[in-house]
Amino acid sequence: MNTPQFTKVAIVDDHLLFASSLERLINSFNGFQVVLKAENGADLKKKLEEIPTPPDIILLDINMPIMNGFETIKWLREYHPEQKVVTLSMDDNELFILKMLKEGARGYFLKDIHPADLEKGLCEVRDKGFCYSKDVTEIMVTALNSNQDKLNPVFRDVELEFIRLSCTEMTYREIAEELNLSPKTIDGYRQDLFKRLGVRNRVGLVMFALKHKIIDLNTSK
Amino acid sequence: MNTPQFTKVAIVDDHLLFASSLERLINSFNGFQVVLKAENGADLKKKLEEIPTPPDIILLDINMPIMNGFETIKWLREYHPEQKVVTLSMDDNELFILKMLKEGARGYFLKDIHPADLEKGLCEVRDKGFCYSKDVTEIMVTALNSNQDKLNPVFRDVELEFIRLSCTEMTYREIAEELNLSPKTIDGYRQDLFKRLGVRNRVGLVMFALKHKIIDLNTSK
DNA sequence: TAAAAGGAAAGGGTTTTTCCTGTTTTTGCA
DNA sequence: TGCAAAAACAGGAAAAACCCTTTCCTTTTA
Repeated sequence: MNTPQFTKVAIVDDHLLFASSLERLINSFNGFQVVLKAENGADLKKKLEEIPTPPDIILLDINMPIMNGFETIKWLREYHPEQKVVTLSMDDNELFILKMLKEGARGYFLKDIHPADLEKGLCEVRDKGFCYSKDVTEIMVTALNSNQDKLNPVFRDVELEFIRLSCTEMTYREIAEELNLSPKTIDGYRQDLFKRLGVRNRVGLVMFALKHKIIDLNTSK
Repeated sequence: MNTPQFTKVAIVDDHLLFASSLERLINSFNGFQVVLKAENGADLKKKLEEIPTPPDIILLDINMPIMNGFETIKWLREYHPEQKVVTLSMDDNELFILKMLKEGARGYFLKDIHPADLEKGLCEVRDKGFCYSKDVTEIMVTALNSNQDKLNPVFRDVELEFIRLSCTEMTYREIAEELNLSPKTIDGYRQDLFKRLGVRNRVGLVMFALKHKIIDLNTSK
């Protein structure tokens, strides 16, 4: 089954239809074979133990239940550092890309990639060990040239709480009460965050929080 | 190529990789063949004119650029009412499901459907003309039993535009200018929508829009 | 054809947000 | 322990958001 000339691929994606379809596509590529399919990181963990011949390349989705892409790649870097992880995501979100690259992803493919480009990309990963598209490379360079802050906005706990509450219908006065702080302190947080994040108003803050997954649409309220 | 015993399928989805993979999967099903692939509604429109033998079943994604699923199915009902449209979406959002069913969708499959179930579903659509899963049927029944309003927050185009712009950092004055309307008219929309949707302020409106997928985090700005 | 319904706009008000420039209090650490 | 940085808090003011009511006009419907 697993003749040595095949590059073994794992697909980690909770969308069964996509995963199954992709499996067929990849199996049709010259020299590639899907040897493992998992629905999330936890599932991958389990299946990696069971499989006799571990995969060479792991195609990893980010948005997954139970154990998402970020957690999964972190775990993989620790326990299976020899495996080349490639992100396969719907989002071309800059922060997502950087986060995965920082964790050691060997490539970041978007799900609307052309099948032929996927094949080329997989070959590159196999041969060179990585494959970064023009866009991804650009984002990396920009990230290196700019100060880290923008790409890595670190928030204090109280700031995160404030942001979270700003995404509700509460007024700032109510938020102040909730956090047992003076409304003026809250105003200070607001002002500071607006400046740091480059937003004009509360809607901008809310959209920032959502885009950077500081808060989650499904769990919030 | 198109032997008459084949049921001809079209795939409309902007995610090339998914569409291509799915094509292979469906072609492997007994009696089905993909005869058309389009990236969005506009693309489908164009390709339907070019194709000699029109498809029997159209698998339609909702989230697409240029001409989304809702617009596309509306156009199809008008100009190609004989074709069976089946929604293939990532979202199990109630409103989406109802909206598509109302437009005459013959089925609503989630993208994480099992390949075998997709095959069964396609057979049902071919033989019975429709295929509604247990979940979808339940949603339909609930919708019929409750008052329409909640399930049917129908928005006019201008309201949708207003909501979309409310999710940006623009002030209402700027939104009014953008829509060539008086700020007072915009204020009227705001007030009306707040009441209809039961929200207190703009953040509430933004969260509503996001939760009900009126706007999309990835495509917005 | 008159009444009803609904969209656009306005007047005039309160509350909240946003912004600027401070002071006081707390905290980390040399 | 002392001092500098930060966090907390404040006054004041303009802008924006929010709210209620009414008018005008067009379209739909009884």
